[in-house]
Amino acid sequence: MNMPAARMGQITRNRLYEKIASLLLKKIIKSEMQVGEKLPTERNLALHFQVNRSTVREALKKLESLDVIEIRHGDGVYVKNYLESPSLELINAVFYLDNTLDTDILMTLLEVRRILVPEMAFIAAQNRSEEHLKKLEEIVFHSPDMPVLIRDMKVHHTIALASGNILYLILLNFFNGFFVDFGHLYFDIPENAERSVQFHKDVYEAIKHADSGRAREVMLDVLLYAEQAIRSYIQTLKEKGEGA
Amino acid sequence: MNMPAARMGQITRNRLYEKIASLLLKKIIKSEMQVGEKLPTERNLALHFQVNRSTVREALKKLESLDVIEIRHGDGVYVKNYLESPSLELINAVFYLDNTLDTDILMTLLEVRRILVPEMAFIAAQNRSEEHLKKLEEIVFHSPDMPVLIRDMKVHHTIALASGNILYLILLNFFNGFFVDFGHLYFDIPENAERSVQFHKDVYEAIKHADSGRAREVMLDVLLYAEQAIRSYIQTLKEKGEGA
DNA sequence: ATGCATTAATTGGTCGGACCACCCGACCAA
DNA sequence: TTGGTCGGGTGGTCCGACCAATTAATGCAT
Repeated sequence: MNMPAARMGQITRNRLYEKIASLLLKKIIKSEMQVGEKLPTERNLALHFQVNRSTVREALKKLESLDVIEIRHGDGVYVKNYLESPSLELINAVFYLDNTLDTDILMTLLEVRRILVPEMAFIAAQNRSEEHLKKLEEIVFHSPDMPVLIRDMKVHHTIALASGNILYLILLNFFNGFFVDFGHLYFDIPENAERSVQFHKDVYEAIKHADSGRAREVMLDVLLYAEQAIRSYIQTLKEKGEGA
Repeated sequence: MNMPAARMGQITRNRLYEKIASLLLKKIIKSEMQVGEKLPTERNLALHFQVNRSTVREALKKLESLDVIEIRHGDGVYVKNYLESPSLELINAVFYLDNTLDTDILMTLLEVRRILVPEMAFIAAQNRSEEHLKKLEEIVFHSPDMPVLIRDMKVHHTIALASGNILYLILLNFFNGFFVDFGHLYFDIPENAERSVQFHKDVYEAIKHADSGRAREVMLDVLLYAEQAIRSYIQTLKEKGEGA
């Protein structure tokens, strides 16, 4: 499946240093470099890629932020075990490494989302302030021109805010990042869009009445529904792929 | 509470560009700059901080990876809404912004961990391979010299690997990052260390017999226990703080 | 021979200044 | 009004130099 250019950009935009970073990352992820192995000098890398050392440095900084390398002043650059990285962006990078999506990873995201987001709704129903409730109402009932995809993301985002837990918020933002790419595949189907509109109303009511159990239940339902839709869509893709 | 230099380093090491990044981040988080506001030119920032433009650029790259700014070629640098960032490292950055820990954030981490990690153990018990089981056995039963703190982290890490879900793994790594700093406060207490040793054995047995429900239960128990210990410890800190 | 201070070489970190690529607003022409 | 052009400003890349930290070789004292 081809990716929209915008998101692919995460690490393969037109910036030279991002291309370099992507090339190096690929080598690390594909285990062409061993953990603990020393990378060539910044100067040598610059020579190898035929770019300036500054550019190499910016690429290395990128990889350092992904926690896949360690830069030691006066010593060198070493490969770290990417399986010990705490960086979510690493998932993006891997996800789009070959400009094709990894459906296995997508499944893992759905799995965690199903666990996490209903609890987030549960907490949000308990903690929500009047401001959050009002904001939610505004989105759900008074934004008729807003595309369902956008509205859905905003609903989730507002619930995350209402939970008062910054970690939920960040993870929700992370999930939403994928929606930007794939959401239309889901929301373009009228049945799914209608399902979401109903969900928005239901979850609003639950949160309004601080009915945390209900909020969790409603959230879980819609996630399971969407998950099923995505699974069958991917299944379709795979069958096509095999046929080609 | 003062922080160990190693971890504070995440964004305040001795590298000049990280100090610059930290200064700018502080302004953004404290909302001294509005979302959408344009930052000064790289050249002007260099002038302002009395550093080279390259250094400023590296700092900006850091902030870009935290998703708190957007750099537009030919245009400028703009402040983004950090509440929409999907970057876990942002939590670290905020956490240690003033070289003091934010106990509220710590609570949010514990909250999410309590939801997530038991499910991870559940999945791991289902998916674990013989290799993972063997690795777990090695850690739990045949590494007598390993400090309990380290052993505990490795147990969790191995379970995350066994879950086969890279997102669980990354989040677990993220949680472990905090353990490196605070774990000793917990494991230095013999009672807690013993509790963990027992947990390691229990969870190993559950995973060995692919008893996913039991694995989840065992995991939840130990997390609740640890959470309680941490809460009371923090409570102690606060009382001292008020007394001072 | 051993241990430790000194030194030299290597590597990442910072600097400064130059030029390229891109964006935008002002201005002009159709 | 529309469309194109151009100029100034901004980030992106480049170059070459020097600073700072690390490491390993050196050599001296024990």
